Amino acid sequence: MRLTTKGRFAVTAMIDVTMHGVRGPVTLAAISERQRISLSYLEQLFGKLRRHGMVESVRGPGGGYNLARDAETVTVADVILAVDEPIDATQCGGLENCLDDRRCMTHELWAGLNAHIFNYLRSVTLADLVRQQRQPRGGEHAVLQDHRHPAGSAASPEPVTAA
Amino acid sequence: MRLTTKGRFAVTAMIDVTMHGVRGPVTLAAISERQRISLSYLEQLFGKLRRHGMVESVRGPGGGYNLARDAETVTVADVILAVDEPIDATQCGGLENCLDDRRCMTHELWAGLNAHIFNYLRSVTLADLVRQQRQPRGGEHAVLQDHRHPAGSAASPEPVTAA
DNA sequence: TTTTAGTTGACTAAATCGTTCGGGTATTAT
DNA sequence: ATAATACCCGAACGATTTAGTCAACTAAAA
Repeated sequence: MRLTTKGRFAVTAMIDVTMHGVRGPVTLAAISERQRISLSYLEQLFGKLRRHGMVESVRGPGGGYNLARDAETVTVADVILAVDEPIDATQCGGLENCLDDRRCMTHELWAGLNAHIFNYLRSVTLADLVRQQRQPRGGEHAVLQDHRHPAGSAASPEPVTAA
Repeated sequence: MRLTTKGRFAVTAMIDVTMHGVRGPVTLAAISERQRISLSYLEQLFGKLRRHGMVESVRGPGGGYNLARDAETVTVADVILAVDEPIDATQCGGLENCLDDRRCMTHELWAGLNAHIFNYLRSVTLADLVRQQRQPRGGEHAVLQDHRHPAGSAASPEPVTAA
């Protein structure tokens, strides 16, 4: 699981499609203007999203993109994996005998972290994000309350936003 | 919060220091050989780790690197932020008037996701990972049992490992 | 049939990743 | 002192990724 700006662009665009797609398809030009993402970059992203079954295209005037599945069933992990096909970070290619005769540390290590992050991203749907988006935003970060987790052991005062 | 292989290398190296640093400093050459990471790349990474107060260096023969803090207090987030200084993905530079007059979607959106991932990575310490590493590895992924979370809503059959 | 809008592919500049090289400087051992 | 060790620094490199551009094409609607 890799987390880059590319996947964020894709999720943002998919949210736009979800929010503005209630009446008919959404054009990439409209997404480009609303979200300030280059039209040609959106073309690349939506090519992958379409090939991965995330969206359907309608050609011709009045055309654009629709969600191929219900927003409740499309997860953030789906979108990210569609545009940001993951490379494994174990540098042993998934083999077991990567370092000497025992398996390398990286193997088990990142498998656990990846699994956690992946499971979280898989638990958040586009519908969740749209709901969150429509809220007139309450206090600080009351977003996605059902996915609470244990607080960090070290209470570091670093800012969380834009990290 | 960006997640690339660079941060993974750094965490792997820090685990190596933690595990092998019980008696004296650990040389980069040893880490390089054990973890199969280029020595010069390690030098770059440890330069940043040192400047961020993660490790202390001892020069000369018998020198190397020691943890600057106790392994119980060094989190994965600390290490990743040290080497992989994050760029904000909001393309508005943290400003509020990024899109038209209302704040752009990306802003609030990724703040929430970032916060969750960041909080998780901040809840895992080097000591946790070393403990996990020393275990003779039980079943599938019984790693880090205290940090359980709700299962994903969509039970997709995709493999989680090496994602 | 002309216009709209998606589809595809090639192509680019910039950044990042991981690496290599070549020099330094501080510390220890001889 | 001198040599060996090991950190320190910076430049450069190829490969990949990022983000964007452009041009030609196809399907559908007006």
